[in-house]
Amino acid sequence: MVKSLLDEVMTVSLRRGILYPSAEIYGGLAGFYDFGPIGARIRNNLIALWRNRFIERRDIVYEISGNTILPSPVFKASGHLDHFTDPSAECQKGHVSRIDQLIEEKLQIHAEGKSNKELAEIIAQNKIRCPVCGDPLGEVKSFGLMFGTNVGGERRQAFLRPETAQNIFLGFKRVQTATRAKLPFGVAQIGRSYRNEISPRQSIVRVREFSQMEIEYFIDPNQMNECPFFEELSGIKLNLVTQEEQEKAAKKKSTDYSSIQVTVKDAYEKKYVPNQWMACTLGDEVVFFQELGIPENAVRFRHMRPEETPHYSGGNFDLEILFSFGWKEVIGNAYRQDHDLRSHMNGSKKDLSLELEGKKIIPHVIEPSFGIDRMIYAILEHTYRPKNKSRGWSWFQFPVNLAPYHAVILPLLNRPELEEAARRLYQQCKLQGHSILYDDRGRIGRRYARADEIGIPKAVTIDPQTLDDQTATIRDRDTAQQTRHLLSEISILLKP
RNA sequence: GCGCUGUUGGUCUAGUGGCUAGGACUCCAGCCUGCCACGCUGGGUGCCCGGGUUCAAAUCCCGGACAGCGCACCA
Repeated sequence: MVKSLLDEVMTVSLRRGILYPSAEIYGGLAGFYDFGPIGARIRNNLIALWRNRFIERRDIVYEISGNTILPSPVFKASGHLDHFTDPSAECQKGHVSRIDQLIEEKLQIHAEGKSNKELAEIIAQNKIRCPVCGDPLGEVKSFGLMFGTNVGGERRQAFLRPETAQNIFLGFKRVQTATRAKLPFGVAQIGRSYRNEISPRQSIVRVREFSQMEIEYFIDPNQMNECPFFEELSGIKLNLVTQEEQEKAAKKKSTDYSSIQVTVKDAYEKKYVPNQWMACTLGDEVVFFQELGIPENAVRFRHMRPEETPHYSGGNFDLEILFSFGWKEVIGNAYRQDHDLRSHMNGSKKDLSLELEGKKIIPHVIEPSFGIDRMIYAILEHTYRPKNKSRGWSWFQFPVNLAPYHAVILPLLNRPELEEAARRLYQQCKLQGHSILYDDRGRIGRRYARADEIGIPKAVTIDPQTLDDQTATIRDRDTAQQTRHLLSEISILLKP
């Protein structure tokens, strides 16, 4: 039997503690995964790289950390309560049916976007019954894609946030006054979000609890084409799937899109993207994905078709990654204009505008939203190296900054003096700030294999010669070649 | 959510209505060992869950959970 890449990656992930189903000993829960000791390290490293690139390296981005439970009015204002739902009805036997879908199927009419009342009338007029058992259908209700809960003694209705973004808009005024930030500036957040997906799929690519890294860039609407990063990023090449290309493919009933390659500069100047800020946002992401070890031809931006985006969108561009099961969204880049702040102004009756040169303005928003779990899975697939003739085991070619450990330290033989020297080097490297693993169990070949399997880039072996001349060998994961160095130089050589 | 297929130690798997469910690798202990999971000995862990049929179920039936795929969904 030929195993799929997903099977292979998941097998290693389970065996080596990268990730596994949540509550596995109780049979698991669909759409929920835990990260194990190795996966958690990779995840932490990914977050650190992101934080470094998008927050620390820039002076204008502020990170907050918001709660995952938010009161119901937030989602009334954001539109999630009204739109983030599927109309459903239950028959007496308890079969739940998607009503809009059922109507479209039975009557061949367009039902999407109709209210529950309208749908109920159509059901009654056409005597539509439960497709499973034929019983009459009950009341049409909205099956929310948000997880709901109740808070406190008064059972106040609340929801688990379906995106991290809302906290940023809610705290916008606080953040701005506290930091005295001037436009343009960004507010970032890393955290968990929850969506009660109908059918989770493909390992951690579509799950019900997931993590996001998001930035809302707040920009003076008159300065959408004055991005401070433009010069730095203008030469970056973007693979772009245009709307025209998608229309062309749709005529051939195909979703096999080809992309064009344009620089950030051209994307802006030739108006492939709505503004300079969007062009730069996409360029930034290309550079970031290069750092993660994902090949350039497996990354593309798809200009979302109008029917895929909300009415207030000024243009959305999904960063898609080519997985073994096709292209999937990993980052959503949205030009949300002033919709969110305006909605919360209406909902909360609070003024969220800023004063600029004596005039009140509502900033426009560019929102890149990174899916952490999907990125991790993308990294796993794209850095996975199956076993072959020259190496009898599979391994991950993680970039050093993502690898769970910088190096593993191995005494070649089980002799006290070798172990002592190895332990000393281990402590020394740790003091230098390296994440290091120590392994003295089993034969040396197995230890190399174990280290490769979780993508540790270097293996330092202490052998009898070490005791004579204070040198040790460094084995490179990618080439399996060994070089000998002075112990005193090893820590520096392990630096990423 | 619907449909198809599947679920046997940590991983991969063999298997039949009936003796203590077999193997490989991993793992653990010990010995050996001067470098790529491939030296020796010993050891541990398993039939997804719940019902039913049967003298007897890991095996047959029903239901459920979970997974992969297709459809749908993914403001």
